[in-house]
Amino acid sequence: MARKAETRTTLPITIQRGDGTRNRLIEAAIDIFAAHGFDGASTRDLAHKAGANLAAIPYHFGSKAGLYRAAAQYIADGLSAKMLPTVLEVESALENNSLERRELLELLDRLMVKKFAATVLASAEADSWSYFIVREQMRPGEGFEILYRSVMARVQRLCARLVGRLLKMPEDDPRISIRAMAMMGEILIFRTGRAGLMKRLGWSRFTEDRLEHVQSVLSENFQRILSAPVRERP
Amino acid sequence: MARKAETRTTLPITIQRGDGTRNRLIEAAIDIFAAHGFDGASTRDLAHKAGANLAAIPYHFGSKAGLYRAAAQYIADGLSAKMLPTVLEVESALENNSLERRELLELLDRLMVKKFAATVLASAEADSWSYFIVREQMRPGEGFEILYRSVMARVQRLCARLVGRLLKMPEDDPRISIRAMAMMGEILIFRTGRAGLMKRLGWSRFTEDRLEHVQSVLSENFQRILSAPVRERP
DNA sequence: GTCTATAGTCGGATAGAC
DNA sequence: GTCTATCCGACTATAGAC
Repeated sequence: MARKAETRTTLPITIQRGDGTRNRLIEAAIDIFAAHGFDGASTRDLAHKAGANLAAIPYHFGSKAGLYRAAAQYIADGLSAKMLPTVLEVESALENNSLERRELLELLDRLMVKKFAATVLASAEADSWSYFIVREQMRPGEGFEILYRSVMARVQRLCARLVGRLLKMPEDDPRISIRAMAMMGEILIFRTGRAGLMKRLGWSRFTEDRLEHVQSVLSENFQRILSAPVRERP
Repeated sequence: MARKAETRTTLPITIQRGDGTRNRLIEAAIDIFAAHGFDGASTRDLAHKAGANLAAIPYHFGSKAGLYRAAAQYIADGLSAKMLPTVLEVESALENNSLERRELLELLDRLMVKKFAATVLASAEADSWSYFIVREQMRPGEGFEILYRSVMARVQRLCARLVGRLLKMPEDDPRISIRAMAMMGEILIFRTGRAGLMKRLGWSRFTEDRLEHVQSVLSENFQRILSAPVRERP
């Protein structure tokens, strides 16, 4: 609802993360909604974690649901900002229709493993972001549209284009989308199923070198999956 | 809490699905908890959907949380019953240490694609079961322990053993577990990310032949991923 | 074992002073 | 814009009749 310029004088231009009640509320909301879900989060907890007053939620966002939407938009914008440079690079590289297999594989690796996997699995914010997104994927609500349109659809589509080129199949063949989906699954499972993996391997934290471990497996799997055009199974 | 024999006289031996307030409550609970999460489900809705009285929940299960635990146990038992025959088959087949690659691949396909994927993605009950399980994976609570111990750990471990044999790596190498995990991800994404896939492909239902479509892609991917022992990447 | 009625708590939203 | 105080509805659990 209301939206005004910051009144801080020490930082007149750059709007810092966490500045202003509105931003603090959104950031707190992402954490709490991610952890407890929409129904499990109380406005009192949300306000308290943000160091704000309870009444600030209806004031700034109209309602708790409005805050939820704002949080979804905030994540969508943040994810876009992280993914966009690579997405644009790969998109423009794909305009060249005579790329070699090796080059296509490199593009795929750059987009999905080096960028997407790293962003989703390990970036500082991603802990809460991912839970938020996974919840929306599972039970698509208002947030799903926001997130889907702004980033996910684009990454999904780009991944599918790469797969199609590599397997020499028309872009609209459903098998292409299914394959791209399966590859997304290989990445996202390390978020959604992390509890099971850590339990099995006796890990207590998902450290940087463990991410690299996972990334190298993903790279190899993708290379193998896309190693040759599809032949029909016997 | 209370647990007594059924009083119906028409079906004295077999306890039918849905018989008795207690069972109806559990079955309703799985649907509602899956759809709305623990906090989003109200005892009123739970009781109403089960055709039971509100007070039946504390009576039979002590509390709403008790009903939740019972639901987790019910799913664990049901999943076990579905998976166990195949799990035992594969486990006993693996006692033979000189299986050929082709035979190992067949076992993997039988366990993970024909059985696990089909169960998770398409069995009648699985719609609610999966959402329930995914929630627990994401935010491990009391239900996680129940589900993990009774089925998931066993399937995960068995899949890892197959992968280890195929890639000729020691069973306790973390790369084995990571690979097995990635494969699970390829399957589970068609549950957790189904909304995105259906949107992309313009599907409105996940039919039997679409499942087969997915299964054939999974089979092929797994075969490729495990096609040759791992060599270190440059 | 199942019901009604109700206790006791906590939720989101609002009113109105500042 | 931010605060306190408060309303009112919804929630879980219990008491007690049958």
